[in-house]
Amino acid sequence: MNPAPPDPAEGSLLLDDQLCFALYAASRAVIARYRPLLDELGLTYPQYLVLLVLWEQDEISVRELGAALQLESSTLSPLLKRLEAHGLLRRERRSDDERSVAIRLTDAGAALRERARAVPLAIGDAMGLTREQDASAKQLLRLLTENVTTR
Amino acid sequence: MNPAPPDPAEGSLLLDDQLCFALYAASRAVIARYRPLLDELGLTYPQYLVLLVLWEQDEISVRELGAALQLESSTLSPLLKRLEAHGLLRRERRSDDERSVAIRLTDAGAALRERARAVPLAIGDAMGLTREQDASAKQLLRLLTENVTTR
DNA sequence: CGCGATTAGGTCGTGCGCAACTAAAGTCCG
DNA sequence: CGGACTTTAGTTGCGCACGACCTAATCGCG
Repeated sequence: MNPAPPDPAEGSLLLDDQLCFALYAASRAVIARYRPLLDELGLTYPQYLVLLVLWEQDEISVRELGAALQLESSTLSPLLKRLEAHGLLRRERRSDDERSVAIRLTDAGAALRERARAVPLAIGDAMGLTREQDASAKQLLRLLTENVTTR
Repeated sequence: MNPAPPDPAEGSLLLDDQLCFALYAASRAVIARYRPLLDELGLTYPQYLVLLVLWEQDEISVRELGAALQLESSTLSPLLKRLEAHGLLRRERRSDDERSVAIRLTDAGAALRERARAVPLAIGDAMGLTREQDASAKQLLRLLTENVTTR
């Protein structure tokens, strides 16, 4: 027979009982799966996430971008500089509030969207989850994130 | 009414449709939640994972550790050096196979286990998932990891 | 108006995480 | 036996992630 089912309230120190490890391993595995696809676009995974946001909404501040991706400016600033150096976006201080920096896609950055269309399809295929499993996972992960960040 | 439910096979480029982002954000949020707890033990999150393995099985090779945590030696080698510098473990070449390095806990490393007992309890509490949700999340994440790494 | 508090973005230091590469040790086979 | 191949750790370079800290701009309140 199997051992007793692990209780999340029980506080096991076994690696395989830890949801956190399943999460950490899955996240890295998925990102690894993205890597060859994103390599072709010359992007890293966090850079791809930034572009996802910019493809939805051009003209955004670093602060807003950080809020969308849950990343600090100390992470975003160098990342945005690299994307700017690659010619995908521009950064300029806003005239109405000089503290704020407006991020805007260049034509090259906007054009990359078309080449990126195939990426979510390929990933969705590799993930191999049913529509229900996908939705259920997303829901659980959001609940978890919400709980863990607010309490 | 709500828009049509997103289909994982449909290939949306909207950030909030991406399971990968929910995963990435959740993983970082959970690790952030661990941080203050692990700070008290003088550990980072990956170091804590390494100790979880060693508390289960003392005397393990770098290779086996990498297999358990899905990490490369290029990640583990410096990490293990830091843990050794902190006096938590020892590394020594195996006499029967000089390529291999045996990792063994010191007394201090083994003793840390008792102080770590409270960690999973606090995290489980912060995650705030029911036993069923916890199990379901773990199962989905393992399926996802499996699919994404093997195909 | 003036000045302390807040906000936005940035740099710096540290520790992952991984690809590419290296060196050394072990294995396999003619 | 000996050389090709494989395996194991390790180093290096680069790009995150984040905390601590900094500067400049703006806000708020007396």
